[in-house]
Formats: sequence, C-alpha cells, structure tokens
Amino acid sequence: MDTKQLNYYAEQDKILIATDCIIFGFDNQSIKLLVFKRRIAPFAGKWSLIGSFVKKDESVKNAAKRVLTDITGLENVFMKQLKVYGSVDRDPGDRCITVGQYALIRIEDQDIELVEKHGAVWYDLDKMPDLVLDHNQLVEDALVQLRLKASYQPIGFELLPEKFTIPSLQKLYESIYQKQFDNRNFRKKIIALDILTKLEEKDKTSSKKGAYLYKFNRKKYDKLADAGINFKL
Amino acid sequence: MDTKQLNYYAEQDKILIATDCIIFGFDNQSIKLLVFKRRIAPFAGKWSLIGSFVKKDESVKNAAKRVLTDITGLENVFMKQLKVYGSVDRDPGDRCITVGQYALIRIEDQDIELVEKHGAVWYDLDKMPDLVLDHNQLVEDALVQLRLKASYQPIGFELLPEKFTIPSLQKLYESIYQKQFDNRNFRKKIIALDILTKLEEKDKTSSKKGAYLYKFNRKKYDKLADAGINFKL
DNA sequence: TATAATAAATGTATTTATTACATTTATATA
DNA sequence: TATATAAATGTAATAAATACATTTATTATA
Repeated sequence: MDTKQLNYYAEQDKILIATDCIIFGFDNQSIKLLVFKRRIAPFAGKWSLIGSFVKKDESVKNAAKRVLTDITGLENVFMKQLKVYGSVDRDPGDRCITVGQYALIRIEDQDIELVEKHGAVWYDLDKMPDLVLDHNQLVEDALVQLRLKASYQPIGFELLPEKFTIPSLQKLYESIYQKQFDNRNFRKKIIALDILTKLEEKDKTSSKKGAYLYKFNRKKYDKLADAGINFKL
Repeated sequence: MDTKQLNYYAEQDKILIATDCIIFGFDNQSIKLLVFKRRIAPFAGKWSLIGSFVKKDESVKNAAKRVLTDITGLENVFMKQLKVYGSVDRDPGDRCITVGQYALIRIEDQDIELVEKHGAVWYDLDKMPDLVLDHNQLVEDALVQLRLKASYQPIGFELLPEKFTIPSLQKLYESIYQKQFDNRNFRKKIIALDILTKLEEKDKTSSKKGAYLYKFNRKKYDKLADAGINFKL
C-alpha cells in the first residue's frame, strides 16, 4: 500500500462484480436447486445459476435480493453469503468476480408464472445439469456450507411450510445429507431441541394414519440459531 | 438479467474491490492481531487492518497473499476467506467492496524489520484499538469464524511452532475462546484426536519441571481437517 | 544438601449423549 | 372386516463429556 494521498482511490483498477444465487428449495420430498438457461454471451443458452451484476448504487446483498425477487416473486428470503470467486480468468466475458449467495425458500411460496416466465427450473441435487463457468463449484461449496450450517444451527424454518410433519422434516435432513436416518433417533433428537410445537391436526396426504403437524416455536428456534447447537445425525 | 448480447458486460458498472487481512498470530501466550496506521485518505493515521485494492490482473486470493508477504515477509501462509463487505456506503473514499480474508501465522516467523518498517503492531484481542471503516466488524466476524473452525477442524498447525507443549496448545485454545479449560480434560481430548507425536525433549522456559514437546502428525492432522471433527471444549 | 516453590502430569466416577434395534397404532380402502 | 400403509413409540448398551485433587520433576534458595 502506497503513501499517496486523496486521489489514491481514483488510480485503482475497477472490476466487474456479480452475484450468483444458489437457490435451495424444498417441496416436502427433496431439496432442489433453481437454475435457468443463461441469456447473455458467452455461453448463452447453457444452464446457469441465476445472478446479476452488482450496480454501483446497490449493496452486494441487495443485488442478490433483487435477483431473488425478480425470479421468484419472493421478498424477505433467507440468504447468506457463501464465498467470493475471484480468480482472474473465471469468466471469459471479462474480468469479473462473483459473490455466491445461497437462499433457502419454500418452493410452494414461489410465483410460478414468474419462475416459468424466466425459464427457471428446479432440479434435484442428483439430477443437476452441468452449469456454466465455475457454477458447479458454487453449488458444491453451497452444499458443504448448508450441511455445516445444519450441524450447528436448526434448519427448516425457511424451507418448510408453516405446518409440517416430523417425517417431512426428516426427509429434508436426509435430502441435505443424502443419507437415511433412523426415524426413532431422529424424532428423539429433534424433539430434544425443544423448538417444535405439536398441533392437534394431522396431515394425511402421505399415509392413512396421518402424521401430526408441528410448528416451529420461532423464539426458541431463533435463540438456538443464535446460541448454536451440536446437531450430529 | 437482460437478454442483450455480447457487449452486455461492457455496459455494466465497475467497482473498486479491496481485500483486508485479519492477521492472527500466536506467541505461545495469547493470540494477537496485526494492524497498522492507515496511510491513505480518508482516515489516514487511524488504526486499520492491512489491505490493498485488488488489481485487474490478480486474483482476490493473490491480492491478500501479496499483502501478507509485503508486510510480514511470509509466503505460503494459511489464509481463508471470511466474507465480502459490500454495502454501498461502507467507504467514504469511493464505492468499494472489500473481501475480508483471515490469516494464521506464527509470530516468531515474521520478518520483524519488515513489520516494523510498515509500522504494523500486534495487539491482544482485549486491547485492540478502534479501527477505521467497518474493520472492527471484520475482526469480530473473523473471531466468530475462527472459533467455529476450531470446533470442527483441528487448529494449531499454522499458529504454533514446529515443536510445542500441550500447555501452550491449551493457551492457544483459551486465547481463542477467551475462557479457561480444565487441563486434564483438555489433554485427554486433544490426545484422543491422535494427531500429536510426543518427543523426548522438554521445554523448560515456563516451569522447573519442564513440559514435554510435541509435534503435529501432518498426515493425520490434514486427514482430520478434511474429515471434520466435533471438538467441543 | 535439604526445603520450598512452580508448573506439568495424571485417573476416576458420574452424568449425559449416542447408537442400534422391532413392534404397535391409526386410518383408508378393498 | 381384512388388508395395507406409514406413523409413532422405548430401551438397553455403548461412548463421550464432565467434574474434580494429588503427585511429580525440577530449579532455586535457605
């Protein structure tokens, strides 16, 4: 760093900065990712994460929120920074760094028309098409991050409907970790967290007996999210 | 995202991008942070993290490496991305986003002359001066990150000398978490990780009895760092 | 040369969490 | 009323975390 003054900023290189959203959604069966076919050259027509350049008068965070709202119609979505991808030649279009930001949404809440209008498609993790640039890497990193997050914070609030069953919460975890858990132990563990409120109602869409619906206790949930847990499955 | 082609990139805003290093060091007693007095306006003369603008022809990672080497003389330092700070008005100098990157170094390895030449100073966490811009926030976030990292990966390799004692490893953890641990349980737990090799030598600088020196078993250490642990203290 | 002072090293019993594992229950439909 | 289906439940065994006090090796000093 030099000792020049005042117009030091003016002498520096300016660079394109983008953000790409890794949009996770859950439909009570499995976790999915929203991607679309890129519209701009190079690689127009190839599968891509959904993103945008960051404008000079908006924050990096708001750029991602704008993208999310444009595509899904949703506001106040849970988003978290993943990582910056800043290598010199990651984008043949021009020197451009991107900030990966992942979002967690309830698929049922989306504005389907908007999503379809943009040609965006939900893919299961094990059926993801190949993506442009370093986007496969972003997805892989986001999954690692999501799994890590799930191990020290409760998850589900952002991905499940207001009322949900324990079997569907288990499906969420199984889908994130891509493995099966023992239902007795899962139930025991999740109930021990003391963040669920059991309702009288049952959901009978997936069995004759029906499964009791639960809600998250938002206060306790947030408290745990803040304090951190040790959730090993 | 629009559907224009080819020179779409050319129409986008370019933005200044910087990186700021949160440089953690350990001197066998406590963990410290390296800061210096900022040289450029605005806020010249105020305490600041050490950083640089990212040049068009270097990666974000290499910009941080360059800073580290310039200041400490060290190469191949452990560095990890923390977060992007991208709000519109974080820097009154100009619209500028910064990538926080934290480094772990052994203080004893530094090139003291270089460090002093730059007017950089090591501060204990509880004695840190107030920093410019959002740098206090970066430090706070880096600490949270470091504690999180320490809970799922072994740490110490990058911060301790090649040979070290268990009491000094404990001091490192205590310094990071800013609390005391029971020495019997700490020893039990760290030995159970099976990443230490006990040497015949003793270090007698801090007691008459002397404490046995240990080395990390790099292979096992890396394997654990990769696989992840559950290190709760 | 014996004694005091200092930090290092060590073990155990108790509590808590994790794991593995199989049966019964409620309900809709045939 | 029998059948099929997923939901709900409990326990014993093992492993991990915690709380806690004494002995040891050595140097410096009386």
